[in-house]
Amino acid sequence: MSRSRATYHHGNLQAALEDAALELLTTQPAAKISLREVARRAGVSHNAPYNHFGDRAALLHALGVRAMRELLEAQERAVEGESDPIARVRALGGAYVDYAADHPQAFALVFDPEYCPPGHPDADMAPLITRNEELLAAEVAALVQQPGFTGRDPEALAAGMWATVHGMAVLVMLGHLPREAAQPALDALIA
Amino acid sequence: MSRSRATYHHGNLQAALEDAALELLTTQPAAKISLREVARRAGVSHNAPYNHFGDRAALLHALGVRAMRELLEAQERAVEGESDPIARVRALGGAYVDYAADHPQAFALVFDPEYCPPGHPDADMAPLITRNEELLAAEVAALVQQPGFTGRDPEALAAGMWATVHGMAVLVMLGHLPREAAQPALDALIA
DNA sequence: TGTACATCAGTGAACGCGCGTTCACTGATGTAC
DNA sequence: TGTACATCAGTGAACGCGCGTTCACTGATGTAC
Repeated sequence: MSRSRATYHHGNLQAALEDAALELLTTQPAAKISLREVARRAGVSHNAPYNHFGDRAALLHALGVRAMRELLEAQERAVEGESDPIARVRALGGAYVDYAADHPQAFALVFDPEYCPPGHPDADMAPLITRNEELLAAEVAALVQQPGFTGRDPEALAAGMWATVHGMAVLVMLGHLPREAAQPALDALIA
Repeated sequence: MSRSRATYHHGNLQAALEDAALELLTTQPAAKISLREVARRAGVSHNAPYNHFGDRAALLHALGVRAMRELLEAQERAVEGESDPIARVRALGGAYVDYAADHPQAFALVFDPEYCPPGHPDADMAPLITRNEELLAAEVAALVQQPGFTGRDPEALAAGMWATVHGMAVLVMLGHLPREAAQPALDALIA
């Protein structure tokens, strides 16, 4: 299938547009991404995207869902490799921070209320959020059985862990914290 | 001094512009604030701001510096009221989270690399950052003398504390974490 | 104390820009018979 | 197997928009003499 400008029925323009936008997202924040530039990157006229996305916000929301899925799956993969509860929690946090460090703008998009409003997740986003909450809750439930962690409120601890890891992710992403400093900082905290 | 549109020599237009922008910042993120709207709010023509700020970015940067100063001073005030090292650290974190909850867009501006680039703080911003780092370092230095905290690496612990508190601030600001959940979460973490 | 004049701090008009979106269109595809 | 036709997925032209910024200007202020 040709990618020439005159080609009708691109075949997979929806995915191609998301790919192009994701590539732009490595350079610029979501707010600066224009539909026209995305279309240009995909080699398509500036209003072809309207056949696949209602408007600019819909494209960026779809991108946010995709990023959230990647973030979640990275955490799931990281946890799989470990059996010790403390090691699993460390791996979970490490994957979260790594994702933010490797895909800063994609990570930011997931938490951008303009495109991924919290409190009103749609049918695509909601199950991902639930899965992530359950993943964290399960790991913390195992953690509080460990010596040194017994008796802590699992819910409060889960919130604390999330905040810590999220804070590290944001600070690393913005360049305020060296990436290598994240793991020692987490260890010092839950020593 | 009249505030009518025809008034020359406003008297304190620089401060008035910052005030107007700060008010807009309660409603919208920094990226959406336009120089023209700020000027309108200040009751002045759309290019009067150029007499006081080089361009739009300079105004927003000045706003960021102002917000950083408020954030720092809120922490300093909070710590003053406590003597127990653990209570001081809790107060420090509480003030940080409260500032973000009360002034979400101003808080976000302080960490917006578009207007307040990290790594290259200017002469106004740099001393505030230094003061904040010293404040945190001093409190952590006292904390690691306390039973249960001895032997921890102060630098790593300071980074961990900052990340935790920053994460809470961001999550509360975005509505992902109820404000009341922040303090219990911090307590569960450093129990 | 007046006066000439430089400077400061405003003004409105105008510019070009890229954007999101709408419109009427057309070529390609798939399906019913 | 052909054919008629609905639908799908593109096209280029055009729109209005608010914006940042520049320009030439003018009234108010402060200062040297």
